[in-house]
Amino acid sequence: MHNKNKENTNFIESIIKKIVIEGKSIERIQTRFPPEPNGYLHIGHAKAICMDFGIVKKYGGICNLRFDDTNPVKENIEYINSILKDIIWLGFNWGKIYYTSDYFQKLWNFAIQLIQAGKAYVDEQSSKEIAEQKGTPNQSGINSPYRDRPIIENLDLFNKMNQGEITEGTMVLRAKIDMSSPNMHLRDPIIYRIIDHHLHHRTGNKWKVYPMYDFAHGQSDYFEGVTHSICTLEFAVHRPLYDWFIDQLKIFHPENKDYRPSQYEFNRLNLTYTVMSKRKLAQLIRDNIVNGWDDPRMPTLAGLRRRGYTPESIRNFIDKIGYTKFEALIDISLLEYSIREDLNTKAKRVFVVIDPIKLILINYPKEKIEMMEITNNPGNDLEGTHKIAFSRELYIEKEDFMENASKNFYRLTIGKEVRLKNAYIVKCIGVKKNKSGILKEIYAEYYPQTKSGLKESNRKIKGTLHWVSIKHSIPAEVRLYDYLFTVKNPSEEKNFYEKINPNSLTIKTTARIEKELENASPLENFQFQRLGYFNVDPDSTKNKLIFNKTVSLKESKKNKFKFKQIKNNK
RNA sequence: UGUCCCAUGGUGUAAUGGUAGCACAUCUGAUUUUGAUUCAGCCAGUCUAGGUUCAAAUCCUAGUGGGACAACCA
Repeated sequence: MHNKNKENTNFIESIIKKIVIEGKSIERIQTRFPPEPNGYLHIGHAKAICMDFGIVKKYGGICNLRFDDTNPVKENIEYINSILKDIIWLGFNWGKIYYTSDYFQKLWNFAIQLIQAGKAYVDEQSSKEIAEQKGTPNQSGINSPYRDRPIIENLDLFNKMNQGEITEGTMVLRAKIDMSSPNMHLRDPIIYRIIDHHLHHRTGNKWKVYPMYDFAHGQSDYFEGVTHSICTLEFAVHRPLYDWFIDQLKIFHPENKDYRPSQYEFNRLNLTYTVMSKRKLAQLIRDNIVNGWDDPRMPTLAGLRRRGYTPESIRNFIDKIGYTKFEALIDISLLEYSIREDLNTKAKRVFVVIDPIKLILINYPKEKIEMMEITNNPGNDLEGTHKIAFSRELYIEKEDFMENASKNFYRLTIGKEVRLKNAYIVKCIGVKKNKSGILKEIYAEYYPQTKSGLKESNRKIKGTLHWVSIKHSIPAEVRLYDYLFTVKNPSEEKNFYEKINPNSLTIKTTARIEKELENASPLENFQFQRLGYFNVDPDSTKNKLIFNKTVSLKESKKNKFKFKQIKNNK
């Protein structure tokens, strides 16, 4: 409490710590990360990954990866590959890779045992009838007319279900538990359903029946020897069922007397201005709101990677938000802080003008070229410098000039001096406009003795601008991103589609970049000075360079003033 | 007409009966050849009411508020 370096310990870690430190009953820790391969991993999964893998990294043990592939209708190999890639990218290693489908035979056998023990039965009612009999949370259910079907008949029907003799949707296997339980999940849950005419990505057409989540998850944990089955809060209500199946399993496996997996639940990640459910994300893709799972606006790991987020920044972010049982909504600014914090130390500083306007230095020799030196990272001299060409005709940002500026405007305006970063101090002496009054060129004088490095350059100048030489700069496309939604919590909207931000993507084809960027490699991070952090899009080619804006530089309130002014100008 | 879970500054998260701390955000100042960074600082909190105790954010009871559960999804 008084130690500044003390790290925060979440409640799940406390449980583990107790085991490790006190040497309690189990000395072995085994966790698992169990994604369903029905979509790409998002930053909410990163939270689970950091928990599952992180806990064994820290306290010793094994974390395996298990693909929870019990529903061939939604799952495929593309998703499996993306999941493998994203976990590695995040910086974690699994012990073994398992598939729930590896246990289909074992689960089948277990189901048979349950039937034989009179604890499971085949129900041939419609899903609607079954739902009606289930009652409501406030009202207890009633027994199915098939509940007391003879064991022999159950065995026979269950076999037929798996042999393609029964039409999909007409029969299910249910566990016989308690139709009046206050916990809905204990009201004779369906444990097997028929899925026909869908090839499973691993078992093909071998099975016609597939176990439901509740009948697969805990059992898989048990088969693998998982000790701590950590998941999100919405599964807390499943825990009694999880334990019930483990109890049954232990009856048939008396040899594992001292072993029992336990489920622990933490709060899932909610982020402002986005949605986190795979279903909703898939919907955005389907309706072309975004361009796929790796669209830089998506909260997926693939999207964040393409946007320019680093694995370190995501891990640090997860570290900051913690794990509790409180349904929290995390402000996206914390994520943005995390990537700025990381990139500030890593990203090379370069000059890029996104919205160019010509700046002509009328007293600078026409053919003269000077190579100016730019510090790659002002926070770290070891990263050195690079050179950029300077000449008479330059581009600066349109935003950096204003004809009628208030005194809060530090940048260029007629009659005022400004510093061209790493070059000269210049004074604006006039502009040229076309017939419609649109600004075409800005004219300035430079002071030769104010070149960076010279004594005279130490003069205090309030404004400093970035620039590129027209002749020496290269055109590029820059993609600017905004939040996907216009409200903080789109998930709580009746129709979250109404809150989609129509301006979440702005493509700028006018950008001019310094030559240093010509050979940048895909995903490489940069700071475009005064603009923000950007990275190279994977689609970028030598002939068409494309950059993504990761995040702006921090905007103080003073800085925000400039945006107001610009809006008013339009 | 239920069962379970949760409640600490604006946001998130620590404090495991003994000094309510940290981060982000906001704001103020200093530094600055990025209106960035860095540095210094300000603002601001235990849902309510009882109870137990020398001592309660922490334990108990009730209330209030929020969430989860009624897929042949996971």
